[in-house]
Amino acid sequence: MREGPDIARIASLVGDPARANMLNALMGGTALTASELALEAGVSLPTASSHLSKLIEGGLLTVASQGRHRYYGLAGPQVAGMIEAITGVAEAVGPKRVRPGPRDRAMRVARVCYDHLAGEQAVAMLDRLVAKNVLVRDEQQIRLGPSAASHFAAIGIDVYTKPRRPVCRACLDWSVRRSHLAGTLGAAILDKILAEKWARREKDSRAVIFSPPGKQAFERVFLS
Amino acid sequence: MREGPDIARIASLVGDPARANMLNALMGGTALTASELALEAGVSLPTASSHLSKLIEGGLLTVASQGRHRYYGLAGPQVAGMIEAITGVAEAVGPKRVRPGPRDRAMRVARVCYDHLAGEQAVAMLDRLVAKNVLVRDEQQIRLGPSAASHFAAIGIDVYTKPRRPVCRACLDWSVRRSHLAGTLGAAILDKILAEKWARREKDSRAVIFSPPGKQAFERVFLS
DNA sequence: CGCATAGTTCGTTCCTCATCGAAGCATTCT
DNA sequence: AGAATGCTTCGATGAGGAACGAACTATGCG
Repeated sequence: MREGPDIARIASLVGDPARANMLNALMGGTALTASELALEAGVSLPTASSHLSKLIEGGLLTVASQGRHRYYGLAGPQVAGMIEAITGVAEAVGPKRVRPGPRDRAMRVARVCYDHLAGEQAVAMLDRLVAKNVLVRDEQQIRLGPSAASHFAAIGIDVYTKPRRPVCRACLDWSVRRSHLAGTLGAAILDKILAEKWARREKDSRAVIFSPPGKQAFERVFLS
Repeated sequence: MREGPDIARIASLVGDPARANMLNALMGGTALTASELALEAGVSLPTASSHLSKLIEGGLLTVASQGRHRYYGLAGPQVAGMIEAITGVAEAVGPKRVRPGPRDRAMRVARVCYDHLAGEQAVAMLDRLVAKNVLVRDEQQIRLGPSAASHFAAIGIDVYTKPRRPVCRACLDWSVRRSHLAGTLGAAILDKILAEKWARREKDSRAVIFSPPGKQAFERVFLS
């Protein structure tokens, strides 16, 4: 009978299958309408609406009205990180995974995590950036290294533009159980990958699929 | 309607208040018995047992039988990380902390934790005993120091009487987030506090309320 | 305006699951 | 052996909450 932050309240919000599906769908980073989320969750519109108000009320989602549409999105990277953490446990503990299909495989390699890149590629990238001393990490903290500004400027990313959110954050990867790069820098890198058309997003999925030349370019820039 | 790891299943396990309390109690890293967890969660033993089997079944907990005791512990650091992540969101999202009432305040200062003392007083006591080298701790382990036997004999506590249970154990304090002393020694000290009438137990509560002279005596013996 | 689309609110139904008492095992103490 | 402790299982009860249809509000379109 203890005090403290009400973790049961938060967890029970995620603990309903319909709501979990909605949150999962929103991990793609794009805000979705109530109808789209109802479809994703496999429930009727009234039911979805009820769930959505609970998620808003609980602080996990934000909503933006645009005309007669209401766009729902994750409340922030911290929420995304929590979902990733839960996904990791579910994966590890998970019921005897059937053999991973091609989509699972793609997800494992590279996927969107809210607004940045996750998966093996992302983990490898962070490792490399740290090894090159572009980024410096101690424990869960990640900071810009001395050569960070010039390094990223060379590929068209300004690390100082957005002061509000932390530039670097570590985000635990459920498929690899190691950290990848989040924060505004992580988001900027994902933007670049998509803008340069190195990769495309799989429809209705979080998977990010690199084209062969795109993968080469990515490796040249971030893994060399 | 997407596939993937069953995050709702995991989250709903954490989403019950009783189970959340248990998990929280186990975040200290020390395994606890079913009875202790029932007390922590504020439910009856059968209810706790039911919850515990669900947590085991769900892969969040492991259990180790030791004689007629069954020690429950978190299944691993990944699970602990998930709880931390959820706690972080709950903390960020739920700032509606009511101001602590008088009973909460008393609970914070001193309360019963199963069979030993918890709260600020208990944490201070353990700190002091370690500082005086009466007890020796490394990490979560606590052992008797060289002067322990004579020190406790002087106040009428024989540290060698009950061999079955561990003499010293660390127990994480939710109000202070630091360890206090459990085990037979912790129990013996609580017994002494109550026997000497330094303090009384609040009815239907875990709070332990020291009388002014009782508090002085306690401080003289354990905090000097 | 009227009609269509997007979403919320209401009321009802239904089912899961948390809860506890009582009884049943298992282990240890005497 | 018998008693005591620690814990689990069983069965009954009850409350919460997820679900949807129908009705209601709001925005956009012709």
